[in-house]
Amino acid sequence: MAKQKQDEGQAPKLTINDIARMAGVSKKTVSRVINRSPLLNQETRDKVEAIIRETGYVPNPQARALALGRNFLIGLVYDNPNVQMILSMQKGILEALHGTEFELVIRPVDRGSNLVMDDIKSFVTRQRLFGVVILPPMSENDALARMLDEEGCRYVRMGSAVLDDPEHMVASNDREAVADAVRHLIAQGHRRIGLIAGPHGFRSAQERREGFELALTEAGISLPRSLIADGQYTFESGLSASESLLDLSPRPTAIFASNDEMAAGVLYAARLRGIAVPEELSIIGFDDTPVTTRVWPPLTTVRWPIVAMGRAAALKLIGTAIGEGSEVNEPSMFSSTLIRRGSVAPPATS
Amino acid sequence: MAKQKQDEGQAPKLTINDIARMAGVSKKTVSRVINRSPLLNQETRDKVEAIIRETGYVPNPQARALALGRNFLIGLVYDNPNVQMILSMQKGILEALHGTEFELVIRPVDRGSNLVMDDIKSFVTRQRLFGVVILPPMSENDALARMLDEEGCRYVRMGSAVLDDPEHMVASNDREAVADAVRHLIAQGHRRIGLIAGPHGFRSAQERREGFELALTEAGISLPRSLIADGQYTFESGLSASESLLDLSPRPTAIFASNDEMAAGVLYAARLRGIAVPEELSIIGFDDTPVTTRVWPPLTTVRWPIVAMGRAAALKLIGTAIGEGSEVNEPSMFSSTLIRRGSVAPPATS
DNA sequence: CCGTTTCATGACACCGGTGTCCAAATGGGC
DNA sequence: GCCCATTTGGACACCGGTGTCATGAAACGG
Repeated sequence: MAKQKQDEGQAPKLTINDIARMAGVSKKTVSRVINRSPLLNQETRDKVEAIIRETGYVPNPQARALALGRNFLIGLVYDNPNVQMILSMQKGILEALHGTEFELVIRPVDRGSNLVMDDIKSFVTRQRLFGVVILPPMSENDALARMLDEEGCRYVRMGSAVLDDPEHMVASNDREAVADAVRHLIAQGHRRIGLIAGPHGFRSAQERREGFELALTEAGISLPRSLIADGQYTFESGLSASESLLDLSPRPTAIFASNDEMAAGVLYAARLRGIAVPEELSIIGFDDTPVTTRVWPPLTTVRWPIVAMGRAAALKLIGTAIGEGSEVNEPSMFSSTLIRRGSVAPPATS
Repeated sequence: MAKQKQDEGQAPKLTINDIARMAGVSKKTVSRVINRSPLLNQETRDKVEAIIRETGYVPNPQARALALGRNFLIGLVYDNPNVQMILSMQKGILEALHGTEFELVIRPVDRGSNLVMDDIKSFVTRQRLFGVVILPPMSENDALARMLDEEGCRYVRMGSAVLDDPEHMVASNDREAVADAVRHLIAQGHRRIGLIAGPHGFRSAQERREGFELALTEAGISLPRSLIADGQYTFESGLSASESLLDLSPRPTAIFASNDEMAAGVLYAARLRGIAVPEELSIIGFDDTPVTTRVWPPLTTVRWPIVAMGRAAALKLIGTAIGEGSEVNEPSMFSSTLIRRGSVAPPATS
C-alpha cells in the first residue's frame, strides 16, 4: 500500500520537521537557520547547517510563499514583434535574478485582443506574482499600470522615455540617439534624408521620429511630408514603405529606418532596384540586432543597452526585497550609441 | 495601526473563508465548487459560483500547491545559441499552456560551467517544478535525464533524433530532412558539394552530417575530407569555415551549412570574394530563421516545426495531469520541409 | 549571592487551501 | 411509517513553512 506521495520510489521530500528532529531542535530553530536570523547560537547554527548540507534539504517554496504572504516569482509581460529584444531582455532580467531565489515567469500577450487587460490581471493575481516587468508597447499603457497598482503588484515598465515615477520605469533615450544618428548623416553631407517611421501609437516610434525631426531642424533642413513613410517595425513593412521613398525624384540620399528590420527592408528594396548601398543610398537602422551584420553591406545602426536595462528593471523590482534599508539606485535612463558599419557614405555628388 | 498586509491600501485578498462566509457554507464546500467535485447540489454550486464571480475571488496558488503537493509550473531549460529557436519553442509551449493553470518558468544554463547539473537540480527541486522541457544540446545529456528521474521531476527532451522512450522525447528527423535538401542539390546537377558541419558533440550536428553523407552515398558521389569544414553554428564560424571550402580548386559548386547562421556566413564570404550566388555557388541552410529572407539572395533552407514541437512537448508534460484517463497521443517525431528560395541554381557549366 | 536583564530556544497558532471522515438530510422500497 | 442507501455539507487534521510570545538559562550588576 504505497503512499501516493512516493508512487515511483522517489526519495521522499525532506521537511523542516525532519531536519529539526535530526538536529534535535525545534522546527522554528531550523527556520531561523534558513533565514539567517541573527539571534542564534553559532554552535546550534553550525550543527543545523551541517545536517542541511548532508541531507540536501531544500525548503518547500510553496509553503514558504504561503507563510510569508508573498512568493518569489517575477513576471515578464510582453507583446512585441522584436524577438531579439525579448530574448535580450530575458537575459538581462535573468542575470539580475541569478543567485537570488527569484524565478522568471514569462507571459506573452496579444495586444490585438481586448482581453489583454483581463489576461494580465489573471496572470498577476492567480500566481500572486511578486512583481512584473512590462515591455513596450504594453508598457506604455497607463491603464495597465493603474490596474497593477490596484492589485498591489509591483511593476517596472521598459520604454523609450520616462513616463512616470522613475521607480517604475527604465528607459532609453531614443530621441537623442536618433538625433545623433541623423546628425551623423548630415555631417556626411546628406540633405535629403528619408524617414521610415514606426507604428502609430508606439512611444518608441514617436520618440525616434522626434529625434529625426530634431536633428533636421537643428541643421535648418526642411522636411517635406513625402520624405516620411509609415512602417510597422517589420521587414516587409520596411520593404514596402521604402518603395515610395525610392520612387521620389530627386531620390533621398539617405534613409533612417526606425528599426533594423525595416532597415533591412530598405536595403532589400535598394537591391531589387539596383541602387548601390552606400554609394547611392545611405541607411541607418535602430536596435543593433544580429541581422545588421548578416546583410551586405553591414548596417550602421543605433545600439541600446537592452541587457543592462533588463538587469536594471529586475533589480528595481527585487531591490526593495533584498537591499536592507539601502535605497535601490539603479539608473532609470540609459543612453544609446551609434554603431558605424558599412551602410553610410557621403552622398554621390549630383 | 495598519496591518502589514495592506500597507498600501490595496484591496485585501479574499480567502476561501470569506467566500464560504458570504455564501453561508463551509470552506470545504467552496473548495468543492472550485475543484468541480461532482458530489454537490447544483443549487449550492450556482450560489457559490455567483459569489466567486461577483467578488473576483482567486484561490491562492501557493496554498493550493502546498495542499496538493504539486504546483503548476513548467520549467524550460536551455543552453542554446539559437535565439530564434528558443523563442519559437517558448511560443509553442505557451500555446499549449494557454488556458490551463500552468505557467512557464525559464532557465537558461551555462553549458560551459561544470555546475550545470547542480544548477538545474536546484532549479527543479527548489521550485518543485511540475515538469521541465529541455532544449538541445542539454537534452542530449543522459545524466541529466537520470537526475530528473531521481528527483521525480517529469521531463520532455527536444532533439534531432529519438533518444529514449518517446514519452520523454519530441524530435525532428534532421537526417532525412538534410538528405532531402542535398538530394535537391544533386538533382540540380551538383557533384562537388561542401558541408559545414555543426559542433562536435551536438546530436543535431551529427544527424545533419549523416543526412548529408547519406544523400551523397545514394548518388554514388564520393566525399573527400576536404569538402567538410567544422563550424560552431554561429555566423562567424560559418564565415571562416567557408574560407577553406572556397579556397579549394576546383571549388565546390554548392555548400550545405548545418544551420542558417552559418549559411549566412557562407553567403557573406562569397560576397567578400565576389562569388555570385547562386550562379557560381549554391547554398542551403537549416532552420528557416528570418535571416534567410533578409539577405540577398534569400536562402533556400530546411524548415522544422519548432512551434508545433514545443506545443507537443508541453502537452506531453501536462497531458498526464489534464487528460482524464485518455492517453496522451502527441506525436514524438516531426518531419521538416525544404523551403526553396533563391540560393540554389544548377552549377555553372565548367 | 540574589535580582534583573539578555539571549537562545521552543510551543503554538496561522497562512489558505485540500483530504478524510462522519453526521445530517434526503429519498426510495417495502 | 420505518429502515436503509445515497447524497450533501461540515468539523478537523494536514501540507510545510513563519510570526508571536513565553520560558529557561546564562550573564551581569550591585
